[in-house]
Formats: sequence, structure tokens, C-alpha cells
Amino acid sequence: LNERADRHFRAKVASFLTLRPDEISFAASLTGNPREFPRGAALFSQGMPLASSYVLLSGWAMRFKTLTDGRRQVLGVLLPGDLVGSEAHLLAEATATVTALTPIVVSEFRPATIVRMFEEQPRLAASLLWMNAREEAFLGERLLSVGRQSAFERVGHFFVELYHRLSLIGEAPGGEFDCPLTLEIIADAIGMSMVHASRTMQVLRKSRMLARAGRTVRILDLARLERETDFAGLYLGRRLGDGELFLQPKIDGA
Amino acid sequence: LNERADRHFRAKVASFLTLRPDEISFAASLTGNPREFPRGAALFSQGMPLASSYVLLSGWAMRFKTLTDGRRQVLGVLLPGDLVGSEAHLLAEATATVTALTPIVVSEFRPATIVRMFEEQPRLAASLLWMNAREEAFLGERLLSVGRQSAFERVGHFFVELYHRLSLIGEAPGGEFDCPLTLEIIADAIGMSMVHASRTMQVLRKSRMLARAGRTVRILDLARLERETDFAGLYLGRRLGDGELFLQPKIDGA
DNA sequence: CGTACTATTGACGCAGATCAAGTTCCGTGG
DNA sequence: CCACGGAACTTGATCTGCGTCAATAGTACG
Repeated sequence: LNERADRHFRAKVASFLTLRPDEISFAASLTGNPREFPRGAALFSQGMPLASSYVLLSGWAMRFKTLTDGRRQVLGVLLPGDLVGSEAHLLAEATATVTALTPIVVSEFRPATIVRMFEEQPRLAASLLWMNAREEAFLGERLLSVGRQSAFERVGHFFVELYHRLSLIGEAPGGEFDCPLTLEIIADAIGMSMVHASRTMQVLRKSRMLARAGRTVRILDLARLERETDFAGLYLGRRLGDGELFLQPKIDGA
Repeated sequence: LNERADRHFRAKVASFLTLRPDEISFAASLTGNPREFPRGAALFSQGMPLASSYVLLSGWAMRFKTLTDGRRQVLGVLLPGDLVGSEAHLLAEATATVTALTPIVVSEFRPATIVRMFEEQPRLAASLLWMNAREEAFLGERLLSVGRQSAFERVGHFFVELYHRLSLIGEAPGGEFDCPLTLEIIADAIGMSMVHASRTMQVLRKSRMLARAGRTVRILDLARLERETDFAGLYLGRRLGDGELFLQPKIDGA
């Protein structure tokens, strides 16, 4: 049960570096101690000091911020294998709220584990930095989209990114996936109103690129969608070789 | 000359942890090898593989992304002491372009230096993660602002953040600072048109909160500006104690 | 089988984009 | 020292993408 769930996390780390046996066992200590949360539960909230970090083992969650009058911006959707809240230990408090979008299973671990990792497993520590860099790249893409794209482009771009991330963990066979996001959440992720998001989804449907019926989303024309939304790729990065800690660039600077 | 410039970087790291002598000398190896770029020069570009990372020693730079038709989104402004491009080694390529907004001095270092840091100086490696987390927090704030705030709030919020960051490095005495950003750049940072940014600046000026004359910006009423733009703080985090690597939270999770 | 989400549709209004002329501010060279 | 040319900025007029409001209709679940 837990065995299958933590596969996603290890697969994610392994997409960055080839794990050695000792590293696999250390990584396992991050994905032990499973814990469940019901749909709607908050793992932690904006402004709160944080006691633990989590690996999301199964289910979906989202990270969002709110203004004092209630306006909300979804910063990102968290999928199985994603690390949650590791950055909030470094800052004094959580800068965003994380809530479960479906019933979820997470693995909780204490900051002390990260400390040990930095001291004993530098390669795993580097992969933490890598995950962080990846998150930041997603945020940058979203900011570009929200700041400079039309409603049509924003919606399309959002779903293309989601599709690619789900594909990586084998959750979008045949371009179709189960999507527990409501229109309101989608709207809050791309910075527009729910009403307009609804109308824009219909344009996408009518132009035969993307269909959403109930919780099922189907990508109808990926190539066109990527072209018309200026989708640039997932920025996953190259894999790390067996011995190396960081990527050795091909071009050497003086 | 270089001595004074690298103070900012060390001060920044030191705001996270108290550097030990060996750590200071290691950090110095990051700020050696200074190199100059003229205004407008690109350190690296979106899509390019990266050979080096940089510490910005003096001057301003910006990080931005563009869509294929030329629309531009500024992701952030880089100030003295900031780390530039460390994440791009982990991903295959730079996800944004970085250009100099003034003549700048940077210190260039090779990825191998980061590797050594992870192996020999875990506390410094952790501070790298901290800087990354801080960057991500800024990006999240910006996304909230661009996605959910009015033009007035966005402009105000942008300058309040800038003011606080400059204050930390002692570059905004008396609420006044030199700002080499053009209106067009400001507009591209907050996702609006230059014309509207211009009009909005005038509203801020007339309401006696913020004035911008030539390259000089003066914060006239910080408290009101922070309140009306829902500014939440800089998320700098607590300082690390002498022995510890990561923050030990006060509340212990099970 | 009602109560509460979630989504759709239409009407209307406005914040902010776009277009088009200026104007001011420089740095540069004559 | 002044004239010139190009940034950077301002101002006004007009337009439109998207927000807001409001009513309706599925859907899901207890």
C-alpha cells in the first residue's frame, strides 16, 4: 500500500540522479510514517510556523495564498511524489496554505531528517535543491502566463502543464486524466474569474483541443494546444550521472 | 573595491546563519574572480545551457521570460548580494534571461564549487537552499499580486518589496533610493501596460504615498502603502543558531 | 428529496489595453 | 554651448477583454 505510493517519490528523485543502495534506504526514511488527511484538510497555513515537511504519496493537494479580503491565488497543484513544505523550515513561517483536494496520504518527516541528509547524503541534498528549482521554474512559467497571456492561452497552458506532470507519473494514459479541480480553483490558479474560466473552457472544447466532462479531462490536440499556448516544456533537467553530484556543463567557462 | 562589494553577499548569508571562519573563507571563494558587464548585457538567456553561476556584487539586474511573439514578463529584480543562475545548473537550461540594468560587477563561479560546497560545507549548502526558498517566496508574492490585485495595489506592492530589499543592504536611507528601472520594466514586472503603469504612478504620487522623479524613488508613507497593498513582509526567516544546520521548530510534531 | 456545491448563461459595466500625439530628458557631437 | 536625435515618459481618446451581478440548472450526497 505504502510501497506503491512511495514509488512516485523515488521515481521523481531517480529522474534526477541514479540512487545508490544507501541513498534508496535513506530516501525510504522520508517516505515512511504515512499519514492520511481528508479532502479539504489543511496541512499547514500561511503565516504558521512549521513542524514537519511532507512527501505527498497519493492524492492531489494545492498551495495557495490569500489577501486579507479573501481574494485567493493558487500557486500550484501538488501531485503524488511532490515534496511539500520543505522550504517553510528555512523561512520563519509558511508563505502559503496547503490543502488536500482529494483524500490524501502523506509521509511526514521532521527537519532533523533534512539535517542528517545534508550531512550524510550530499547527493540527496542536491536533489532537494533540484526539486526546489523545478518548483520555481513552474512558478515562473505561471507568472509569465498570468501576467502576459490571454484567457485562452492561460487555460490551455495550465492544462498542458498538468497533463505533462501527470504523464510523468503515469496518470494520464491516452491523454485523459481524472481532475479533481473545480472551475473556481482553476480560475484562482490562472488569475481570472470563474465565470470567464467557464466560457473559456467552452472555447477550448469547441476548437477541439481540450474537453472537460465532470472530473474527466481529455487532451484532444496536444500539439496544437502547446503551439497556441506557447508551452515551452517542463524544465525537468538532465539526469545526473552515477558519480557526479551536480551537472557538469559541456561548456567550461574560464 | 571587491572587498566592499562582496560584503553584501556575506551579509546576506550571515542573515541566515552565523558564519564560522572556515565558512567565511569558503564563501570568499564564491566572491572572488570579479567580472564586469555593461548595462544591457545578458549574463545568460532563456533556453541556454549554463556554464557558470554568479553572485551579483554591485549594480542591478533583472530576470525575465518572453513569449515567442515578444511579450515579456519580468520575474524579478536582482540586487547586490543576490545569487544568479544557481538553479539553471540543475535544470537542463536557463528558464529565464538575466540582463544588467546598470553596469554590474559579478563574481563568476563554476558548478564544481557548488559540488565541493555540498560535500564539505553542509551549512553553506543549506543556505543555498534558503536563498532559493526566499526567491520562491518572492515569486509567489508576485504571482498573488499579478493574479489578484488591482493596478494600484500591484504598483504599490512592487515598490514596497523593492524598498525593503534595498533597506536590508543599506541602499534606501530615509526611504529614498536610486531606481534604474524604466516604467516599461516596472510594467512588465507587474503584468500591465506601460501607459497604465504611468497613470497609476500618478495616483500614488497624488495620494502622497510614493514619488518617483527621474531615477529617484521616495517612499512617502510606508505604513499606509503596506496596509493598502496588503504587503505581508519579506519572508526572511529566522536566523540559524551557531550549531544548528536547519531551524529547529518550537513545536515538535509526533 | 432537499441542501449545498458546481457549472452555465445572459446582461451590463469598467479597469486597463491600445492607439496616437506630444513632451521632457538626456547624451552626443558639431 | 547649443543643436539634434533618441529614450523615457505623459496625456487624451477610444475600445475591449474580462469582471461582476444575477438567475438558472445540473449533481452529489446525506
